[in-house]
Amino acid sequence: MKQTPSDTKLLSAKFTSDILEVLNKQNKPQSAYDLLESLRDKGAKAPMQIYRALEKLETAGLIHKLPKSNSWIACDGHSHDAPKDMFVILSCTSCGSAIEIEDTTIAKALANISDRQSFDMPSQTIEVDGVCQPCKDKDQ
Amino acid sequence: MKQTPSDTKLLSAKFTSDILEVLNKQNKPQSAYDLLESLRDKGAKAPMQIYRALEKLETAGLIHKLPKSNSWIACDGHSHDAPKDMFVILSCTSCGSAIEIEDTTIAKALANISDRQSFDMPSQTIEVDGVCQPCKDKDQ
DNA sequence: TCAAAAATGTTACGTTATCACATATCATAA
DNA sequence: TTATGATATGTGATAACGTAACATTTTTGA
Repeated sequence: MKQTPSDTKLLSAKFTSDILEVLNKQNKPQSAYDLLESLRDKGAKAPMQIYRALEKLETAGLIHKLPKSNSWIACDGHSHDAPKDMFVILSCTSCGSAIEIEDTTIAKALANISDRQSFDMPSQTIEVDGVCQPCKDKDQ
Repeated sequence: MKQTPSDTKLLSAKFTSDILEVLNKQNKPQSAYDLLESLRDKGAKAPMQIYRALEKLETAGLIHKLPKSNSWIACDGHSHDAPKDMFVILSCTSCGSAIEIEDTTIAKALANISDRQSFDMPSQTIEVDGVCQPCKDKDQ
């Protein structure tokens, strides 16, 4: 995902690049309040400051919100056009890690339902819970 | 979905049958706090009372929680074995209605991902936002 | 019958999210 | 230079969702 002039402008907006940095450093999704704590020493004081920055990053397609766990991950930059796809996130209930996966079958299945039910379905993030391989290995 | 002896016991538990009645009467998902308000005149006073009853109903497969909108619907009683399937809920962002649909392709696509990613995926509810046919007609 | 277990009542608090309004910053026009 | 408007940011209050912890009541089963 290459950096465009508008990304440059975005990243000069307050706290946006700090948030990206934290999300990239952590391998776990961060809640808005997690981020608020992380950014205290950069001057963040209120939730609203974080939510505004998150909204900008989301609109730019640089992060995704996990709708079920109310937290955020950096978009790993693979092959989607920012706001046009269905994203599937596998969220491990054991270690808290989350990965964004590429999968067209889900998108197709959803499109199919959309047609059959005459239900307009915009691009969105689907969060699915489960247990990741490393955690399964650990628990044995 | 026929009533078993354990359902009978369940439904004698505090507030469970009241909640089912409200959910069946409303065509919209109800939040725990919506239900609390509806059940004030039956003696409900605190969120905990509602959440306990909801948990029992969910375990029994009589209701589903919509994970994104933090609300609940009565299970319409179609052909699934209570806690074994993936449920897909289409949630209309315009009128607030929600429908539970039968669809095996989503379950298959998810099972496929589960295999490829070695990610154990328990049965769960997938909530998808969109706009329903009646609302589309209305907005024209 | 009586002790243990389960269910229920109740208070308090934690977490997530947004509203509403104040203030600051910056570009452009008068 | 000053005024004006647009946009970004700061900040307090509060709404909405959820649960921990403990008290009390009811049910269960030896």
